[in-house]
Amino acid sequence: MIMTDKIESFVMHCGEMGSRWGFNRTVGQMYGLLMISHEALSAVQISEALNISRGNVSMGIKELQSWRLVQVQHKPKDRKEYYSPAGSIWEMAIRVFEERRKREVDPTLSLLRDNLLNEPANEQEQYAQAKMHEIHELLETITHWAGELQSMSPDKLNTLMKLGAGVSKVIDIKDKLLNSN
Amino acid sequence: MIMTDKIESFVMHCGEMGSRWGFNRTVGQMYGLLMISHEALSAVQISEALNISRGNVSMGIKELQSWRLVQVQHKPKDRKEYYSPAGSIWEMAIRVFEERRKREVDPTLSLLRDNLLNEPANEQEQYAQAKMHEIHELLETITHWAGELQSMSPDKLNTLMKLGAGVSKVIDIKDKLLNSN
DNA sequence: TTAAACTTTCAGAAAATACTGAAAGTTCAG
DNA sequence: CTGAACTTTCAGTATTTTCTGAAAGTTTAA
Repeated sequence: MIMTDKIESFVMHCGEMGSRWGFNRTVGQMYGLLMISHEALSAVQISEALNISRGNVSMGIKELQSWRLVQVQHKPKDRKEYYSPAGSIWEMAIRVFEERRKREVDPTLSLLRDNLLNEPANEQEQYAQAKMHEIHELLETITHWAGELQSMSPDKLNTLMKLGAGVSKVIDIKDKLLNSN
Repeated sequence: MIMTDKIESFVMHCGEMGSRWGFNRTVGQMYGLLMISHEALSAVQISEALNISRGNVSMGIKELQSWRLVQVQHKPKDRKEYYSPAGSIWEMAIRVFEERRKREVDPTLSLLRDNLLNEPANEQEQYAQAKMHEIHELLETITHWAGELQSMSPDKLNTLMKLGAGVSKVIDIKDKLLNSN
């Protein structure tokens, strides 16, 4: 695994962005490397390409697996595990999105739900709960919507995204049709 | 600023989630506190409520300002600055979304654009560039779409989100209307 | 001006996070 | 079984990030 400059720049960039994307530097690098590698890579190949310890690769793979972003393969006559990205670029994006929702939104929704069960005890809590209610509602709407989008076929989703703000007009038309009946 | 249990649990939760949302623990706590406070709070009030140093509050406010999430107010006969959340819950969500895009996606788009300018030098780079191209296309589409959604009125957006997977049908109808002409 | 009442900055300390490498665990061919 | 070829784990260390508090900067009332 010798990396050309262009490939290295991409991999290192993924490393720098890693923590912003929800994992750490080396996990980011590992993911970047796997994405642009034609062949599946063994743990040792990864550790050599990125100059990190074998143990670190093992932990990184585990992390990427928890995000459902890597696949394990085996080659005949070879006991090593070979790793490659799981699914198309599109699927990977959806997975990152979904996993982040699980980690970033779901816990908050659950806390808010619990908190909203109790009656506010005073004016201060009254206001706080009203706000929490607003936040809860927003997160629920977005979560629900995200779920529905994910359930659409990539094809339909693409049409929708390409349509962009045009949806707005389409919805207007629908409203008119409905109202005229 | 004495916090009741419920309020404290919310604020502490925001702290724990802070780093997942793109800032750090105390910034998360500060933001949580501001969101559910009826009154704008001074830096000292914040530092006392959260048990953090005055200097830390100053840095945290700066950070929140870079996200366009807080507003500064002044009270008559008082030289202190008072802080409160900027805009509605809805607007805040949009801002977080937008700022994260700037920090998490834009730099990658720009790196990919640069990288794609050069011709691949060998088979390995050929494959890598093809993948980078796919990633670039996806990120562009999503970025563009996000921009269009943001430009819609909250009202329209809400309709769209509530419509959920139903959009799919509406688009089908549009297609039929167009094709029948 | 001056000085009181603020806010910001930043060097050093503390805390959190990530990494290494050796040891322990697992798997399987012979 | 056994041991070679792997993978995983984790205690200790290195690195990064965050926090403190004192000093410097800013603003304004008098």
